[in-house]
Amino acid sequence: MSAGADALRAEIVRASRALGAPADVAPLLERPRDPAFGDWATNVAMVLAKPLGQKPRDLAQRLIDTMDRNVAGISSAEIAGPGFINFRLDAGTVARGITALLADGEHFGRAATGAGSPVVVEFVSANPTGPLHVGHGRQAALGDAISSLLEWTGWRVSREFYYNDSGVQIENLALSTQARVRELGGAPLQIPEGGYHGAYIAEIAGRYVAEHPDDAAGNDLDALRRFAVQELRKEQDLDMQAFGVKFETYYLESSLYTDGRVERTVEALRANGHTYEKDGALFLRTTDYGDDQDRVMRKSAEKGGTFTYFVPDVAYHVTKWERGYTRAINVQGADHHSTVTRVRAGLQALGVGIPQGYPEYVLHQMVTVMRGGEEVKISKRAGSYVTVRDLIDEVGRDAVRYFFLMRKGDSQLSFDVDLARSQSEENPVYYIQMAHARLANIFRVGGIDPSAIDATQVDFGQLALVEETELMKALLDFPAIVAGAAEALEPHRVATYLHDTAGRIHLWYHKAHVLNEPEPLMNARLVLARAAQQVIRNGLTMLGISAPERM
RNA sequence: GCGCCAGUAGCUCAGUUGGAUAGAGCAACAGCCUUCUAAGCUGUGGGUCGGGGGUUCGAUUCCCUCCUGGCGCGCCA
Repeated sequence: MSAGADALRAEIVRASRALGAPADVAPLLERPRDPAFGDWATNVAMVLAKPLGQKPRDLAQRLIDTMDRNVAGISSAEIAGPGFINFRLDAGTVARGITALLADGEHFGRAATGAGSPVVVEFVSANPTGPLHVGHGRQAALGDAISSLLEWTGWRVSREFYYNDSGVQIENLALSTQARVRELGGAPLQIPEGGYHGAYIAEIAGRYVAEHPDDAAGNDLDALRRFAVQELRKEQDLDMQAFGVKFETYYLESSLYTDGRVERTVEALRANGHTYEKDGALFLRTTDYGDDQDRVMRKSAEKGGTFTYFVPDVAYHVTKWERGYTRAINVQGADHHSTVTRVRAGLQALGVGIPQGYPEYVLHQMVTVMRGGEEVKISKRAGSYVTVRDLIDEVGRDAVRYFFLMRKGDSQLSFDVDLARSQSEENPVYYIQMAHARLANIFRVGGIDPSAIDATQVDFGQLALVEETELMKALLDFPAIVAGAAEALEPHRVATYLHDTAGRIHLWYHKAHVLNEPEPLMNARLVLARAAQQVIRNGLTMLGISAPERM
């Protein structure tokens, strides 16, 4: 699909095999850095030189002689350097590609690779103990974009938010709220060890008292817990709404206890003989599955006798499998990477047919926040952090999303709040949106209905500028970029591509006038403008960023 | 000490799974608005791809080793 590469590759394979190459030959086709080398290049002659016992350049020549140029859709093939073969695409191949692009419209870039298979993407999954901070923001942007990429490539995606709404931290939340309620009643503030100090707790306490006049003393810890969790979930939902992220499903950790899944999981692991008791605690032999030490599942009586967090986590992942998700992807901060081995080990030990690499993990490195030239120490307990909402209010949803997506997840990210705000007008996302708006403006000024543009009636030979041929080829790369990004679960590839393509659009826009040109030229350029606009819009939409018609 | 991630231009980062002369943005400097948006465009300068070995036609990319930074290594979550 991408600029005729598939047909070309198939023809290279055919020619290679005709010359004696093994059946599994998979020639690498790539875009040369320097466009002067042509549109596509392959190293297949160098790869096959040794197995076939021939000199690379001789082999390259024989390959070229064997290939059918019409079938491959190329106008020329040249040997270069140690044995590269550089191909130049037939102009008709590009024209057909752009015509197909317009016909596909908002579907251009989609693929059926996933064949409608179900996949659950879990992300954010915050404890309901405070507002969502920048780290969650990165995770939300990543998780949503990955989900979107999978949808574009044919998967049936469910975005899922797992609430860790039980355990010690929730108890601390209840106690912290209680302390604030009692403070309102005139008692001295005594936030417990491990409690939460943020001002939002005081606000929740205020609302609690207003809605529970009968418990102004804050004696009903159970009611306090439920109220605080409910309030914080509401807040987190609003944060995600402001960010434009929608989850299909929410899963409560507490439900795993109430419906007995945690108990059943432990019993199953026991029955399978993967556990043992030591010092009064129940251990899982995770070392059988690559862990460096066995892990406690149930604490000893002195420590409370409760389950450690990873037990419900295993039970939770069993439900993903049982709910029919043959593929599961978890987007998490790298500080949780030790859970990967543990959860997978638990699932393997259950022996219920869950594959070894289940679930897949996308770990992103930490976000540090710079403000006033200094790093803001993020601590929910101390109440100092920068929330997702702060960022959105300061620099806008689109810019925040792009900022989080423009770089690889596995490099650390320093979010300078002051810089993001002061540079909001120079943020790369505006550069991309501007390209889209400029193209839209051409249609607006010309009084042209872009959806009525017909590529089948234009003379593509009119598009002779280097900027035009390069732009067309870049546009046709889009499906391959999407496919690669989806397979690698790396949305930043789309972000990088969009920025690069926006640059080509600005360049072309500056060089080539569209309206009021002779009709054949104007019509051809309108097609190109429409095609470029479509690709930018599809890419931005995929990343959850708006594509404005004017700015 | 062990494990995971990273180290590329002054700064923030890409680099198509091993290719040809390593690229963008910002910052710096010099230019371009009577024509569809100057949130744009053109040009200039800027590099020991952390160091050292190895693998091969060819390494920023793969392997080994060392250095630096982040994260993790709990009967916390």
